[in-house]
Amino acid sequence: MSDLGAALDIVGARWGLLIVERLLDGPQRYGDLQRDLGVGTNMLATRLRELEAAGVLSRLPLRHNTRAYALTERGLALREAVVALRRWGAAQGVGGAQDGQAL
Amino acid sequence: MSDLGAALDIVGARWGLLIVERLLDGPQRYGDLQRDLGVGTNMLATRLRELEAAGVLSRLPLRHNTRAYALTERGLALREAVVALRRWGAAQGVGGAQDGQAL
DNA sequence: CCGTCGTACTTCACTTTTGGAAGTATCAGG
DNA sequence: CCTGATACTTCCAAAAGTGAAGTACGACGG
Repeated sequence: MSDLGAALDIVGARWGLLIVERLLDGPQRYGDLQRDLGVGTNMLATRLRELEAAGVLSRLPLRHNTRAYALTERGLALREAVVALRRWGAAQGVGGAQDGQAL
Repeated sequence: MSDLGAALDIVGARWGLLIVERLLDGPQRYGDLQRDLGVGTNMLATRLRELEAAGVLSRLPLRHNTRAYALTERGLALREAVVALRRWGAAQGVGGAQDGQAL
């Protein structure tokens, strides 16, 4: 398995990088992520479990049955990749800009 | 749809970025990609069609029924993202480095 | 103590995507 | 016309994703 393959095995699944992107803005609760991303609650639970197992994020217990999800160092290290992909995606929307200095 | 979402819509599907990665080394033929990636021929054909439709790659006719797939400017612009993800993936393989100064 | 509310999931039935094997199309060479 | 190489297409079963509904748990009001 190549390095890229290993990375995609962890964050390449549907919603994986989108969840990480949201968490780059700071810790979020389950309901926040669900409403923000528009992802089904079962998918979200599955992805969060996988990403936690992979050491990308961790659960922070808040009050009783409430908790927050926050990126670990490993998860924060994905910022470069997320930014690079986001810039590329933004450039596509413009209609064909090969040079995009906007960030 | 966010910029990241738009990007993942194009190259976020299984094998999408892996194909782009191979093509970053230069144009490749169908059979090369298939053997190199170990992807099923149906998946490969489907992804190549989608990526071509998205303007990420183009077909270069070679001899009779042989052709090569090459990245367009748009496809080449994905190099940053691929490299960022590859680096992240490589850091994970080390075994648990929260601080990765490698590379 | 009991019913209700909010938050975090789990379960189920259904659709879409993926993966593997086998078949088709096209052209060159003999 | 038959064989071989290359590039796909088609078919079917398995895996993954989706949406709706249900469960678990603790706080809160009566």
